[in-house]
Amino acid sequence: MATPRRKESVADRVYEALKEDIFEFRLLPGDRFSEGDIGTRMNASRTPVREALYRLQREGHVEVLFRSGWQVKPFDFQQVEELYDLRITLERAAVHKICSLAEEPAALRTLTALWNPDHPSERAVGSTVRMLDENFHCDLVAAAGNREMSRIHREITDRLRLVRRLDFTRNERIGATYEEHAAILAALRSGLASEAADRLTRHIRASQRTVRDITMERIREAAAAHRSEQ
Amino acid sequence: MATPRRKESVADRVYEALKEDIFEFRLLPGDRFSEGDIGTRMNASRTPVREALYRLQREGHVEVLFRSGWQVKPFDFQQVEELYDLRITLERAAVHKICSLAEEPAALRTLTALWNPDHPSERAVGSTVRMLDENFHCDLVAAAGNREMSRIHREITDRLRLVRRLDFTRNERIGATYEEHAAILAALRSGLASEAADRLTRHIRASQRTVRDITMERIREAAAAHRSEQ
DNA sequence: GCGATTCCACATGTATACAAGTTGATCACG
DNA sequence: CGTGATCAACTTGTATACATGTGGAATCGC
Repeated sequence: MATPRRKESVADRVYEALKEDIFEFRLLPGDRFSEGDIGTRMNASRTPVREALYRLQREGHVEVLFRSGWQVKPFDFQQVEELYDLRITLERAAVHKICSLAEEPAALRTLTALWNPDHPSERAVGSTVRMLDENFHCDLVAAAGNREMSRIHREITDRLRLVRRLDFTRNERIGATYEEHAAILAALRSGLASEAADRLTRHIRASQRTVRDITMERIREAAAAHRSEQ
Repeated sequence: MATPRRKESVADRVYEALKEDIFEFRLLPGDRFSEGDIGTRMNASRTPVREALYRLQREGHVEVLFRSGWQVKPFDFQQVEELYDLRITLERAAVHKICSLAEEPAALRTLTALWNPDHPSERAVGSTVRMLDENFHCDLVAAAGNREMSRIHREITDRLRLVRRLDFTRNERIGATYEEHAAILAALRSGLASEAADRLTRHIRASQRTVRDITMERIREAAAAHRSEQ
């Protein structure tokens, strides 16, 4: 068979389910819960639940309070900024690496086709463009050929997913994403490493700014709501 | 009290012990073992042993074979090369970041004093210089102020420790390390980001080459020994 | 009424019991 | 002797029982 992988374990199932709960905001930052709760909810014993939680902990999504339950990691503003910076560092390095390769990676052709639709009507919308954007950046790094770099970048992508989705709630950012991706690819395929890297940096910074603005707005709203409650 | 941390758990103890076993070559790459063995050896039940093993797995030191035991991750030549590349990427970025800071991080002064001993006789030897070298690079990245970058870099340092120690078995590399570190710091404190980055790159590449040569040699020796056994 | 204290339900950390799959030795047979 | 089937010992994966510490509600003292 083409899929020789064995049946997924309970721990895997719980891990995926919890991760989705966090990404879909069914579990909010700061929410607290216990291993027993999760086990009951997902029909599993504590052992695989614990394994899943420890994985999520190492990935930075949850944290354990000694003998006092778990909680979804509260939003850390500075950490997000740092992750964005790190992402830029890695993607810039990937771009330079790609330009120094003997021959152009096949992935670049595929990406170019995807981000240069014949008609604007073929552009994806809303939630799918978020996924496509993620893949664009991951594929770019993967094309550089360093699996470890790709792994770390993927980890960062996971941790930024919660906030990056905010970027695509602004319609003007969707159009901009198409144009910016196309321009980056064009520069890249022309061997203009520095230009591609700079365009990429500006692209990510724009997304970062948008996300930051929206987050600030949300925090102000939350604070106002909090005041009016009292 | 100054140390509010609770007593270390069994899982932590096992984790540290296993990590040391691997770094001290008491467990060799490719060695296989079971959770039960470790538990007996370390007077612990399988539960904390498993937790420790999963941590080591995520860090890339061991891997699990489905219902068939664990093994110390076999040496992957390409992976080491990729980790070195990634390390260079991160440290170069750190150097540029440091030079763009408003004021010089205090750590640079400390490092400069350490790597410019008044007399060559004050130079550290053998095993301690390995640790000092590790700290030099980690401190450099930390000085850039991005905690996430620092975390990832530390992870890479852990995974390269096994091979990096080979670097300092060659005496000429110890002297070179002192000179290269001093030169990097001098450029850095003069604000010459590009020169510091290039010197740093050459420094790491030199170490990488040495390690590669020694490893190749060892592999040849092992292969010869293997042939003569048969 | 109110603050300090006690105590118990519940949290995680650890040990152990059981389920399910892998592997390699053994034994039957050509 | 070689080869394939069988099976038992051993492995991890999962469930559960027990140990130990936390935190908040109930209670006691005033």
